Amino acid sequence: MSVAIENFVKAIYKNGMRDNNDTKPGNIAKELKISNAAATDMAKKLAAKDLLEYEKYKPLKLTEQGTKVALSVIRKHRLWESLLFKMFDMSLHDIHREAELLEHQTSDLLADKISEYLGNPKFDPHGDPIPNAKGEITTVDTSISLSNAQEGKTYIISRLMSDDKEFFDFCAQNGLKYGNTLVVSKQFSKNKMTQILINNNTILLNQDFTSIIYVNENN
Amino acid sequence: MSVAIENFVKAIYKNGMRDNNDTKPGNIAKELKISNAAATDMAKKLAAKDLLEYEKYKPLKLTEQGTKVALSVIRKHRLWESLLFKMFDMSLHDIHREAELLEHQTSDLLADKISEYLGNPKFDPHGDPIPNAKGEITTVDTSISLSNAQEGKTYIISRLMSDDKEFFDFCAQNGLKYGNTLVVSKQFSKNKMTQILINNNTILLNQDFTSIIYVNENN
DNA sequence: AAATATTTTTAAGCTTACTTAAATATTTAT
DNA sequence: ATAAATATTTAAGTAAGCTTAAAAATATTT
Repeated sequence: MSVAIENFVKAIYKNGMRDNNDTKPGNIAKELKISNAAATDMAKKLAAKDLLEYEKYKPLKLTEQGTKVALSVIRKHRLWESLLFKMFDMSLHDIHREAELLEHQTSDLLADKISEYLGNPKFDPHGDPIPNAKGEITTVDTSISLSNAQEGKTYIISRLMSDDKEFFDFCAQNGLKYGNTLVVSKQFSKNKMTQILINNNTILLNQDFTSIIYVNENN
Repeated sequence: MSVAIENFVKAIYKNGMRDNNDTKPGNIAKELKISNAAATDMAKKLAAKDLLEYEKYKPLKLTEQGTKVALSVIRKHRLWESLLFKMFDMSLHDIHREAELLEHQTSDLLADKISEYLGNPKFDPHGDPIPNAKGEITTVDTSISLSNAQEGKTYIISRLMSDDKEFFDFCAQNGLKYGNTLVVSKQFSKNKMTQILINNNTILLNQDFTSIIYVNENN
């Protein structure tokens, strides 16, 4: 299982989570910054290895085995993020970048040791769920994106679904952090913007950000 | 700087430490489990990159730059070993294997964070010195191999220079661990064997082992 | 010092993971 | 429904990092 293969199935898994149609070779190519041709090539190769189903011009579909590989890599990524976040004073973006490399060089044994050390956490520092050793995600995700949150309600940040440095810088500057509380003061639905109150500051967010910030109602 | 290149210069560095003549392509090939032809090929490529000096049929010599690369990888390897050893209950051999992979996927920043977290240790769990961020090994090594130790004297184990599982299993079973104390009860110099007393057990070691176990006099 | 054995090098070839360019199919817009 | 735009696929080619086989140089043994 090469790094290229692991990243390929991971990209399919992540894109597919968002939208089952976002797994066409072109989407994966864009995600991995390779050419469309390379993505088609790889898709055929992985179909031969039974990691995915490939039909010309159709979205790629991971097999059970392919999903297992993807979840294993995602597990390792999120465990590394959790460990580095806990141990070192590093930005979420830097941590993400390190985890992106370490995830491919981590035995199942080491992953389990890290998980155990951390108390088998269910979420990483972005709020993303960590699959268990069997590749199961047991947690039910009840969170919604900020773009779908209701005016006037108070929420707790549950996920920051990004790996973009600018986004994380913005989050760090404004207290947008996993577990923090905010109030949705106004939804500008026509303009697809959301005004929130956090740390006594009022911030206006556009859809680029409200679609990747997930929250839970504060019960 | 690919994984193959990093491992290549590392192998030259390590073999060269032992004996300046052990850096011929064949020695490196054996160390890395690749063919002699591949080693010669790589040597030429790295000479073009100014990482080493290559003369046909001569031992390979790292340039200053090549040495820096080797020491950077070795630093990361030993920092990972130190961290994993401290945090997790894993065998030295397993830890070595993980570090062997992680060392190539670790930014200088992360290496520094690990070092700082550990209190900038000068030695790893095998007793091997950890180069600092500049690639300097500042510690003077006064240790000698068990094969050269004097009968009757008491020593402290300072290095276990191996990555062989059987060796580490043997060490673990017999209390041969970095920092532990032993007495050299007899040197069978003709047969190149050494009898030691450790944990109230008498053990006879042959040269395979006494040449890679390093000790310091117990002053 | 010559004969033999061992190493090193060269040469040709393979696989993986890409690339670009052109052909083909699908999607979108009119 | 058709034309135009976009995406996918095919084809040909490249670089890295290996392999095996044969040729050339060096080391070892007698």
